[in-house]
Amino acid sequence: MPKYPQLSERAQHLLKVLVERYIGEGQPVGSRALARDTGLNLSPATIRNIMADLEDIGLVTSPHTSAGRMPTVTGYRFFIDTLLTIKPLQQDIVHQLRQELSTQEDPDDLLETASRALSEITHMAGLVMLPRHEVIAFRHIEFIPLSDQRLLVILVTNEQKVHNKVIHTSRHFSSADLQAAANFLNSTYAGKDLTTIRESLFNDLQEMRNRLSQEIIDAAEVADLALKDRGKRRKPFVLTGEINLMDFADLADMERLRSLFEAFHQKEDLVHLLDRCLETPGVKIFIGEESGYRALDQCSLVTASYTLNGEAVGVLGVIGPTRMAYERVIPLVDVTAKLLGAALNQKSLTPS
Amino acid sequence: MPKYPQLSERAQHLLKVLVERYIGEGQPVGSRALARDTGLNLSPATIRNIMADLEDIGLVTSPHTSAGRMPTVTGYRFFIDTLLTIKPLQQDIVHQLRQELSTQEDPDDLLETASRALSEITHMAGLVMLPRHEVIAFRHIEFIPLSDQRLLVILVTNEQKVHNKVIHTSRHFSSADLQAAANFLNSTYAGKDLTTIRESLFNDLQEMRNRLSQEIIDAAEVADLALKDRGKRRKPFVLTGEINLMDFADLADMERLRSLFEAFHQKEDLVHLLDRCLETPGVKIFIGEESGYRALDQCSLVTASYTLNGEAVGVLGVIGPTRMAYERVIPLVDVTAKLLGAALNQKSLTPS
DNA sequence: TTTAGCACTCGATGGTTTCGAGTGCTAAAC
DNA sequence: GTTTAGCACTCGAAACCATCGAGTGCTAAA
Repeated sequence: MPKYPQLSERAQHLLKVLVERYIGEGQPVGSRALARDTGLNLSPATIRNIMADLEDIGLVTSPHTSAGRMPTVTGYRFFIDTLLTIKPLQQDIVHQLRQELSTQEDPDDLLETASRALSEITHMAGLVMLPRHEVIAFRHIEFIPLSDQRLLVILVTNEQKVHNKVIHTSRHFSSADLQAAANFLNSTYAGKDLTTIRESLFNDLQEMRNRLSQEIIDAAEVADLALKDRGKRRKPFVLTGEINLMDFADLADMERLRSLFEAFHQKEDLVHLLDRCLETPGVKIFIGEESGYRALDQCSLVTASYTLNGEAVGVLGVIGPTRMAYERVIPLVDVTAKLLGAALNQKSLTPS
Repeated sequence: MPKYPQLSERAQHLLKVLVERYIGEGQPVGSRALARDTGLNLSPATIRNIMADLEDIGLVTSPHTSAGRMPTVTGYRFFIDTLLTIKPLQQDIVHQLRQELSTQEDPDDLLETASRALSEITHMAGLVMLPRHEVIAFRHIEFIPLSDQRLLVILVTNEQKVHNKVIHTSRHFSSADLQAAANFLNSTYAGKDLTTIRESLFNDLQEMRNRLSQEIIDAAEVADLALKDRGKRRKPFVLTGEINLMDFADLADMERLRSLFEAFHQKEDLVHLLDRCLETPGVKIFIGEESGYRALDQCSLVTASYTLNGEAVGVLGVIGPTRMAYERVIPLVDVTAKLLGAALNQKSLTPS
């Protein structure tokens, strides 16, 4: 939490009103308007003095001499950190959210639904990072023979996901072989971590080679093939409602918008950014350049992490113009994260 | 094939040059420029006369009195149907395409790769409709017990896809039960059509009820649950490179672009349009309003269908501004469709 | 410390002018 | 009877200009 310059009550209040009004209207707000809006009975001239101070400190700027003032990034920051009065989320929205999230069967659909809800409610872009499991535990493997030498491998892990892969084997395996191999793997390795399994498979192979039956060695080989490149990147997050961002005058130029969309597609940067939010619990906000990524310069990102079995495994959030209704977005993101966590926990595959 | 008005050789040639130039420059082309560009030794005045004729027929328009001419939709149509000289696709591009498509393991990746290739080569949007199988044949089913009452069903069909689904059962099934059920289903129904299976499951249930063992009835019930809502819509197509469309001055206004992107997201309309292309073999082109969908008014769509085992199962194509380099896009789409078909056929799961 | 007053700034708006590319038409040339 | 030169005309784009008004900073008075 950065230290803020000492500001008089009055100055703070004025800043608050200014930011609120700027967020509402989208245009620099002048001293006259401010004098009217704020309850204090002050003349425009006085306000101008205070504004000049705020500008010196760096909390507001004016686009040119004869325009009103608008918040700078630090202005927004101060506003959000210390002035913002958060509107509680409307109950019917909470209900609807809970409804939508709890009725999703498929966990992938669940994330999609969450993202879509975020974007639809805010009319901005919704973002849900897929759950990240550092330890992926093996649960069950199944081999289904396709044509000769081709094998469908089905791998169930402790994530809520099932992975299929077609692999090519060096020789033909009979159904019985495969069954035996699967049985061996399932009984030996259930619950173990995927990567350690691969390692031990390798080691075991050496010493097993002469002590054990051919089937088991085969199983090991096939499993090794199957587990290989499991690390292949999955889609890292679900992003919905990008198009909504086209409506905001703040982002209305093609250049900017294109590079924003490009950033969305490229993903890496966003993933980095989101990863940083995993550790911190609660809502985290990046305003404009704070994100450190050029493409997001005009945007703010409001995130919260969600938990699975008590551990923060993913992040979700909303991307929109810097000038957004934080007092509504923040509680929404917060609640959505909690509801998503709850829904996930309910769906989580508890050991049989 | 519509009938076109009789046009002199010269007029046709002029139209051709005009369209080519307009596609290249993007600005209405005037008589002077045309007089220079076309080989014929004609004065601007003469050209103007011819242009007036072409305008009467409806092949060109001018945005205002003192601007050059640009092709109308019918102008483009005529150009494409009878004047276009197609540039053969560069060999290295063919090679690269074949390379990329033939090295994809996963069939989903394959489609994605095709779409991406289309969009990257053309700098427009690439589009690949997923293969449509009217008859989905059952190949293999597998049940994996999760927690009590929860069951992972793995269904392999003759598509190149594997479907997983978690289902909740009314009572607990033992592993043996499940194994028996799977065996029964696999041996009884292999190769049959999914929907007919569901029907016969229902019918069989009635008469089996007292004649057969409990397991089989259970199997039928579980299978019924599993097959239920298999009709759930999958993602109908892969679309890549939409962002490229932001670069075209022709589409540069937000309103228009937004509704275009919205159409992409909504999907139904596009699917309809693409479906219409399934029957016709070869390359099919929709220019501007020809598509019948408002959002595509300023765009052209170049499509070709691809085949699997000799049957047209899907459509791919490119979406871009009406003013696109048809002579390059057409062969690209054509070849890509063929290569994708070839790659798919190679990957196709032949019966074991 | 606050405020009234005033000169000043600067974007936005709208009108006017100019420029040039291009047209249509007519009358002459081929 | 085509083709072309010539010419008047149109219309958008760009440049320029004046006006307006919202808003500022500063100074001096309350």
